[in-house]
Amino acid sequence: MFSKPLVAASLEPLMLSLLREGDMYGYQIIQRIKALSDGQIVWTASKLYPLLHKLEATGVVTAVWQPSKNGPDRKYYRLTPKGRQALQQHQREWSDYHALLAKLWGPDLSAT
Amino acid sequence: MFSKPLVAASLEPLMLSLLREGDMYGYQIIQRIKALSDGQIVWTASKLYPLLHKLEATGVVTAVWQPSKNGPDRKYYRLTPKGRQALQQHQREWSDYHALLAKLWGPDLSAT
DNA sequence: GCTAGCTATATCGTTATCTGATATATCCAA
DNA sequence: TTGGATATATCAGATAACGATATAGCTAGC
Repeated sequence: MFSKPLVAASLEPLMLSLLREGDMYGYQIIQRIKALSDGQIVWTASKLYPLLHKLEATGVVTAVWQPSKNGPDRKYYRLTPKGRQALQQHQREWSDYHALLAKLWGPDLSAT
Repeated sequence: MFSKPLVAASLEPLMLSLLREGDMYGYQIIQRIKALSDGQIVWTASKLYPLLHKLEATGVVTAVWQPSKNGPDRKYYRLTPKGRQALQQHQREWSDYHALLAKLWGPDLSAT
């Protein structure tokens, strides 16, 4: 289990990287991140949807409703070009932060 | 400049790693992290002291007042054994998170 | 045709967190 | 004696986080 601040810091970048795999709807995203992290990362709806709405409002993703045969309609989210840029910026930021920690913590950090 | 959530997530681990260098007082810590990060990380007093107090309350650091010849007294903080453990745990958590991102983002992440 | 459970999105209201502004005080130089 | 650097500390308004709750479609079993 990751600490609360780390989970908060990782929410948006992880979300964007998931959407790079292709269009996804909220419920699916929750299952996907759980599977990818072997159950280590568990997102809840109240954490997910506000972020998706914000990303949509800022033009980082677009959303389209699609009917489903086995349940309620689904809202599919798609990364926009701006979203890809945002992801790259998150990745750059992450790299920079990692470099800083490596500087402070020594080379053993890279040995992951 | 790091994003707000990332700054929040990094505050405690960075603080502990700074204190591993030796005893430090608050004002000094602010200068030190700024210098180490080449001005990228700028902590404020209102961010710093609440955390230091919390770390002291949980036994992660101890504090002693020391007189100063060129200004007000200084409160020096020292990492306890429990603090070193906490730092190691942060480092482990960081490694795990880094591994997860590497899995999602590809090998280019390690090339920092 | 009822109900239980899964699927699916969404928001509310309380709690927690964050941080700019402010307070207090010492020292030194102009 | 005024201003700036040093030094710690807290408050109060703003922001963010999230468990609980609402709504609703679909399917299976009875």
